[in-house]
Amino acid sequence: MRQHEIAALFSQIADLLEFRGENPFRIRAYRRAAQNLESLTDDIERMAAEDRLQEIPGIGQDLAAKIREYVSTGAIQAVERLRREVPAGIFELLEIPGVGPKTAKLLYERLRITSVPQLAKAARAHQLCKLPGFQEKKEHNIVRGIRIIRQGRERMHLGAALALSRQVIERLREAPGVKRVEVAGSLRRMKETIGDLDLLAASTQPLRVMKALTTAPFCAQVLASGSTKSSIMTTDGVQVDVRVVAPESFGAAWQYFTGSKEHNVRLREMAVRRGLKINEYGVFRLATGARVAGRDEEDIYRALELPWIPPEIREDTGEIEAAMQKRLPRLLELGDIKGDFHVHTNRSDGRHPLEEVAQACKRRGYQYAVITDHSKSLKVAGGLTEAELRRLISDIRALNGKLGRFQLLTGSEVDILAEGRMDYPNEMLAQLDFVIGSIHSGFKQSQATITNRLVKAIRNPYVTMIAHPTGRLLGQREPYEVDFEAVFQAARETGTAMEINAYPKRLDLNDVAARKAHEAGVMLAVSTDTHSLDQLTDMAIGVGVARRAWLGPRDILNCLSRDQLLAWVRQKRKKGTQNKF
DNA sequence: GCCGTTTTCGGCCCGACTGTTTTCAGTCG
Repeated sequence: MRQHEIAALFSQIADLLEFRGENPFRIRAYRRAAQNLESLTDDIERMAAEDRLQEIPGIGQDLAAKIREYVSTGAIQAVERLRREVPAGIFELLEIPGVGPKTAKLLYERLRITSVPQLAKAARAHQLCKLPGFQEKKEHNIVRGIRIIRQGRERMHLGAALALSRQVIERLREAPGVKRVEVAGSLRRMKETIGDLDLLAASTQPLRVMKALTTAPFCAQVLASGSTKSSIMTTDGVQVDVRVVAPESFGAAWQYFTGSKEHNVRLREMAVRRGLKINEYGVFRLATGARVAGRDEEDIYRALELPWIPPEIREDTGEIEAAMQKRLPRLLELGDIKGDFHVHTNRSDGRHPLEEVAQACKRRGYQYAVITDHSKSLKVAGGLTEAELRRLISDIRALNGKLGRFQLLTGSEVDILAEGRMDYPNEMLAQLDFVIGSIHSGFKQSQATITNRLVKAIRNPYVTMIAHPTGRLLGQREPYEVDFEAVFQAARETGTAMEINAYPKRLDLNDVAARKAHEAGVMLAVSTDTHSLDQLTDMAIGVGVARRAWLGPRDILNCLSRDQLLAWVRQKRKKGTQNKF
């Protein structure tokens, strides 16, 4: 966890240096280091102790020393020094769209402005117009920028972003001359939250596309509108950026606008070393200007002698090195998924009856689905008594006779109680095909207590999988404190799966933790936690998280056939009941 | 501040839009 603290400090150094107008490459070095620390899966303190910090990309002698300083003293002197030199309120000014370091510095030096309210007041009094390089328009834009941040530009979760993207794409496809419209940016990379929506269109008549966007019913405000690029604010307060290119440049532009920025910078550096230049229009020879690629994304990578890299892992966290060595993993695909482990019905807090749920899962082409209603203690969710659970089991068996090749499996999402005991006795759990262990209470417990609860549940021979292992709800509830190392070790030893919960507000485990779990030898699973049938399609979102975690079909429990799965469950039960762990 | 199939020094990705400018700086992605 400490690497996040250090990453935050490095980002802050970058901001402070930027305000002071320092060498932009030095600033970039801090930002790149911060980003690489965020996605680090090794323990930073151990790396510091073993003198391996410079193995982290972007960490050289100087930054390694700063990390060691933080690990041993809990602070970095350079940060403290910079903070003393820069007024604290400056950071909130930099949050305003259109205000960068130069403007912030000007506002501070000429008008002593160090906060958003002060800036708003100065704008109302038309004091900004008196500044060099300022006129009415720029003052107006700052007022608009302040309004935007006051409305709170929250990041959307993936589900909302996908829904909005479908709406915008449909609108753009109606424009005359449009050949193709695709999602780019962080949504294509399936990041768990999305700031702005980025879309790319191929068209011979770009202005028609821009017009379709700026006159759409969901467009509340046009932020910028040029001949190939426009930005709007939707009625829901989401910024949508659309870029239009000619069809022969589509691949290059798609690659470029998918990012990540760090990934692209690396590719462009590689290109320059080969005497090539990459931009959104194609790949060009530096010497002659001749174009060597551009129409398809694959061609951009081929020009650098790389295989195509899947968007979800384009984060400069090792994918370029893996591609050069031809050892990119074959990533999980939706079609690899043979069943869903986490599905509720109206017997507890789901919306639909058992039979409808079964039919909906069957229609998705699965081999199986596990019905996992809540256990008795979770009263708010209508948790099942043991009698009710036994009835559900017999109803499932009866229904299976009518379902053909697709079969339901019996299961339960069983609460892990405050002291780590399961909410049903083992005799009850033994009747089920598949048991989920979940924490739904005591979120504020200490890390040691929560970790003990989880490890105790994992060591129960009947618990097949731990659901949403950190309990977070994006934008609503912080994850509870978990010692991943201890939990993953127990999971590996016992053969217990960790869930990647595909509900867009959960995505729990997240990409970084799931990658860490896999590296620790843990089996993962992707399941939807469906409470309403439309949520079954969230599986695609969970698959996106698994792909971001570099996982392939062999790493995911629900890529097993039904028989293989049941054998896997039996193996843990056998080992556990013989006290092998 | 990092980094090396040009290099241990001198590079470091590239372009669109805006506003205020008659040629460009600032911001953004």
